[in-house]
Amino acid sequence: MDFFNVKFKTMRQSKLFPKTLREDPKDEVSINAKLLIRGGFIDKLMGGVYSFLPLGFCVLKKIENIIREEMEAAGGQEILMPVIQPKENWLITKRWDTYDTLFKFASFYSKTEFALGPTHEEIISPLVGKFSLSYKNLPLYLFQIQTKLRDEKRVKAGILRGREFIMKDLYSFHTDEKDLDRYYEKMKKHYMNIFKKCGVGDKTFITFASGGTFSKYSHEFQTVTEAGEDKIFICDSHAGKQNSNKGCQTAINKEIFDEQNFCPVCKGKKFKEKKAIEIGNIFKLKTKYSSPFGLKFTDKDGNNKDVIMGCYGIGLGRLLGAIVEVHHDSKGIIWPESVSPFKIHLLELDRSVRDLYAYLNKNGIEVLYDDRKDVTAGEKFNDADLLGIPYRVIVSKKTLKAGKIEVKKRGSEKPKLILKKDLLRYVK
RNA sequence: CGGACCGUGGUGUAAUGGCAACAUACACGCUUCGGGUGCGUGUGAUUCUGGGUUCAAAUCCCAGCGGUCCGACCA
Repeated sequence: MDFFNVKFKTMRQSKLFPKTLREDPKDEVSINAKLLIRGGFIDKLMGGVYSFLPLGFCVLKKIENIIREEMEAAGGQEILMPVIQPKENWLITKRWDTYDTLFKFASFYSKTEFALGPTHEEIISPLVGKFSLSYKNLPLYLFQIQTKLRDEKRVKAGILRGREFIMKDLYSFHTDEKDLDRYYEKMKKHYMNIFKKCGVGDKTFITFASGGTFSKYSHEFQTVTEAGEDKIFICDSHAGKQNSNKGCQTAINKEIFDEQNFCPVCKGKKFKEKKAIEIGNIFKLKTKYSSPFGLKFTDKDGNNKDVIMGCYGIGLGRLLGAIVEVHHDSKGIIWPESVSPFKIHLLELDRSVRDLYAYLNKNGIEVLYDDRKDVTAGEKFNDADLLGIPYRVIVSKKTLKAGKIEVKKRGSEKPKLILKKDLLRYVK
């Protein structure tokens, strides 16, 4: 459904809000927050609550569309549920008093109490249950991309753990556990596709995590980074993988590892310990929420049975932050092309490059055009490094002498001189 | 929720009991023009809030609010 896609976009940097900052903000330690704030991608309103500014919002939308595309490929239908949720629903699942990060508030007028949604099992279960469900309607997959609110006891690490964050949550509804298992495994693949497309595939592991009271394991998607708040153990055993120089790569969360210090897949005992951030998780809910809400379907024989459920979450802001944590250097961000706000950063130095800007526009290339007049070349270079757009393009006296334009890939050392006609092919 | 540290122009810092200073950003002028060019002029702060001590508080004390980090917690 391409009507959700971000339109192809170009921008003159002289008009872009806001300016970059020269200094790191003093109240942030994490790399993601420092770079994103300095670059003007986000602004901090208070601890754990950030605004997305034009560049950051653009990145967020790119990530959102990668996720949306993959969820639609997984059969998901997109919906949007309310943030304000009735207390009653939370009483039904007995989570009103036990969900310890639940924001609660009362209407000033009626004194009625509400929750601000930290998750949506309490809404989607009765929502689906309003319609008479037959086995013919199942499986059913519904997802949303929406703001979640959690009263975190301690926010931390910039946008990696906040009180307000955007999340994709998909809920699946099945006739039986076997079908849930099938979809659960399918979703693992879709999730890894998303993380690969976002440029963190090779740093992201599907980990065995606690399944709580529902199953022995749930699974988390953990991206290895020093900024992570979790510890994972990656299996480095070579059993059954003689031809590989990598270990078996199965990953286990610390809470599981403490009880069971061998690999659940290859039974090996050799591990590397890494810090990681959980960017996604998937759960087999089974009848945990369908049962209290009376969410049933009618089977072939006319019997009413509890619907079997699964849920699957990805934190978008957290994923964005994790991408920055993985892809940066001392000068700034190095966006993977798939999520970069623009493809080309066109710098105007000692002569007009308006023609080239128009040319790129015409060819549908997303370009940030640094047309600022009162900014020196050095500042433009520094800003380009900070903003991290994949290709930096320059036309100047120097390049014109060779009859060429200069292209530099962010993160690579040497600029290249190429002919203008080769530019489109070069950045493809 | 326990502990530690912190709160000064938009941003980053200085002043530790005695005229709130500097850099940057911003405005104007000149200069420079391939890695934050140099210079001048100007705007901009009730020093987080409230109370206390003192002749005098950004500075010391108390309380609150806010921030970061460590720990606990984390469907």
